[in-house]
Amino acid sequence: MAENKLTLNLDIRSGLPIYTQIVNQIQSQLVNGIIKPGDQLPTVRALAQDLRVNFNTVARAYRMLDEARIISTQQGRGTYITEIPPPEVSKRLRRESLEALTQRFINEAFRLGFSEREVSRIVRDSLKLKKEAAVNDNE
Amino acid sequence: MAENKLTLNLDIRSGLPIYTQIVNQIQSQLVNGIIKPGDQLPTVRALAQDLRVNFNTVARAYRMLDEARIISTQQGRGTYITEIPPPEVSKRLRRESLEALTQRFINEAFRLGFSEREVSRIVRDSLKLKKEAAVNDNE
DNA sequence: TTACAATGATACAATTAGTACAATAAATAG
DNA sequence: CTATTTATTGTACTAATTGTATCATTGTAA
Repeated sequence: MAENKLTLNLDIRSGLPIYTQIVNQIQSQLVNGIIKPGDQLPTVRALAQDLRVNFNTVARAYRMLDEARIISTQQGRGTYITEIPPPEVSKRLRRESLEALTQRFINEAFRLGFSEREVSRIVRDSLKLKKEAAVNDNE
Repeated sequence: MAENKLTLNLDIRSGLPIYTQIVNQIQSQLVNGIIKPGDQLPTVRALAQDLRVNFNTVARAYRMLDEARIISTQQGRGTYITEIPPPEVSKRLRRESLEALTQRFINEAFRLGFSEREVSRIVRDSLKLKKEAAVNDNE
């Protein structure tokens, strides 16, 4: 399918900042299936031109959506809708999915010959890195 | 055996640059024995066409692998997996393959909305179960 | 007025693509 | 069999496209 151009409608009188309106409308279109996971969004410049707005305003909206993990922005490449995080899966399903994921991970690691100690250590280190990165994002 | 065509899967949403994904997957396939020392890799142009990517992107990945002494690229001839990986390379490969595996696991878990604490806990529990199972096997 | 939030301008960095080239191998003419 | 040409392969350099970072400007409310 050819890319349907993303259509957003800004409303001056709403009083909401432009970037908020962009965020809201993209979220809304995602929920309504108008745009789908994996879709590429317009570039910040393209959408900005379309909306006659500075591209930094679009970038700001994209950044917020990125922080909310709704989209993935990649410098030099573009921005894409990410998978929808499980909204209302039951706790049991949630837990089972994590267990299954972890089982696959551990089995694979063992298959590659890594020890329980090695796996344990790298998971701890990787999580720590992840946390530090997240902290830096909030500064 | 005839050369099995190298199969790589790019993931737009991973956020990783294409060249990084190529590097990671080739390393991973080497560690997993899917490709072996001495094997010839596809030409930069062939793989690029296969992945629908510019051949310079593949060339960049190959250059990184070459600098890591994992492959040997030879202008006018092609690129080959290094015959005898130096010990420090195989050690590093081993470690990096575990890191990559762990990164994918953690990213996936986070993407599904699990917290650092939840991931940490389930890995610990799962590893404990694994160890106990192993002990039982030896009885 | 002053403070703050929103938006705009500018410069930058990362990734990928385009073009021309050099090295090697393969094909071919003699 | 050797020399020459042609095709194939990786390399180098540059350009284009994308998001990012920083600061300036504007407008509004206290």
